[in-house]
Amino acid sequence: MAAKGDGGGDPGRGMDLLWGAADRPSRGPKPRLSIDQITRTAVEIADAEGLGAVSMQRIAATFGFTTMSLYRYVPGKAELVALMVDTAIGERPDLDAVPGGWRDRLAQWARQCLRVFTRRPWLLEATSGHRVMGPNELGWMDAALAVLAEAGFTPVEQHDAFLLVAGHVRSVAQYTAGADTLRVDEWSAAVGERLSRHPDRFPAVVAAIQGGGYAKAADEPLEFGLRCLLAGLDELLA
Amino acid sequence: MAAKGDGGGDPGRGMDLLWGAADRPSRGPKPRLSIDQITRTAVEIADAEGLGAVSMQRIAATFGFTTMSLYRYVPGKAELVALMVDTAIGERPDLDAVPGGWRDRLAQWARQCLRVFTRRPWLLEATSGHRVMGPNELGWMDAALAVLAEAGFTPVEQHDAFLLVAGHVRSVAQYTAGADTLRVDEWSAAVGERLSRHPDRFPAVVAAIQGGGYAKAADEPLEFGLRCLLAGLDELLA
DNA sequence: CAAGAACTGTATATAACATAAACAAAACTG
DNA sequence: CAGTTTTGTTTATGTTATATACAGTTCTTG
Repeated sequence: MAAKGDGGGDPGRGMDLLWGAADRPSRGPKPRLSIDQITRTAVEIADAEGLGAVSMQRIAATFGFTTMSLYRYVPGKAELVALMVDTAIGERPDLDAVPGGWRDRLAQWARQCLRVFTRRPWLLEATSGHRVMGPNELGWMDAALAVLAEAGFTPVEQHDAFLLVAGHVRSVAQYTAGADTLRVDEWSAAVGERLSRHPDRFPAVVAAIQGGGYAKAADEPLEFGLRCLLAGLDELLA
Repeated sequence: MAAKGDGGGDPGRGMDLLWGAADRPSRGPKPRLSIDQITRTAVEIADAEGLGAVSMQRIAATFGFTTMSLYRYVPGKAELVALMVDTAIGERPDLDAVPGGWRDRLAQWARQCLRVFTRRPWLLEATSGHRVMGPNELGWMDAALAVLAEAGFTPVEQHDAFLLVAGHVRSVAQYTAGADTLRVDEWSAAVGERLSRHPDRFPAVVAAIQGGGYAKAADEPLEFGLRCLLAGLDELLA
């Protein structure tokens, strides 16, 4: 068992860290590092160079420590990434001050959530797959569920609606994150070349591209989706 | 430049493979393998044991070949994964026979797409991040865009709506895929334990759980989202 | 206050990974 | 038939995560 992503393992360990149930032992030498420090450094590396640049060696080297020293603070890399995620997501948003009804509050939630993902594109990679939710992430969820509950949705509906909105935000974030790396123009050109060789195989795509369906402002897709979602949710409420 | 995920590189190489522009040379010995064979085997491994089990060594060993032999057929692992994705996604769905209007056709698209992701959860991992779309994937997109175009949406709206629906499918797939691995009950229990220690910090989550917001059938979230989305889109059309 | 237990950080080692480079055999082409 | 091209192998490199054993440090306990 080495290298990456095995998946099997005690989920409790990571959660203890995430939820801060660590009681400092009083025997040995004073630790010269801390989970917080390590996590913050890892986040900085990810911010600057992406999640791929985050390795145990790299983090340790930043402190001038050996790689293995980190394992005194973190059971493994998966747990560290979980910590990074919860740290990077940050405090839950405060939606109480948002003027308007529940629709405006939920839209605001989505916008702020998108901003988090946009600022740190590596969060998309880091949060794909099933994970243990940290307190911050659960806080974000709580904020959204509170809005939905107040609006009058049933618990099941609250959950479904949350999944819907959060999924949309992720989706937009993924779309726009890629648009930074690979210009949409390049993509259109590259695909367009192949497309022109198979003219009748993807007629709708060709038509949409020629109709200008791929040039738009950054947060246009987010707002479009929100309009649809909120309208649909509203209708369901009545 | 070694190990995983560097990201930089000529996107053209992979696309040549994806879009099947390979002309067989007639000089050397007959190749005893083929891209198709390699891709299919890789998909089988991923189907059986997940994407993490797919390594060049593993694939080569299946044929009784050396690891490096694969590099005569594929420029690198990233390109192979791209091939796997397009193979695994499969042929575009035929929506012409779907009775009803554009809403029913789009819903059918979403259901079939979800089935693909459900059957092969590793597709979620493999398709996160920005990629070059293969012909099959573009076919799926074309199918959806065609429905939206026929319904009367503008090219920009077509694209936004596609992103919205596809994102929802992904979101649901991710949710249910995790539910297989980690039972929802376990999750509720694990989180619930922590939750009970912070009773007033996540009131909405607690209320939703106690209201039964987390016990539901597998494709319930998909249908819920579709109802909202389609209603919203319909409203926008008018 | 001394002995020992517990903890920290290190050194060393392992296994898995992707992939580069050089080479031998094979097959077609002139 | 000689030469060129291509295949598959061999060998080697660099990067991962992480297990294990150890040396030094600090508190607790007799």
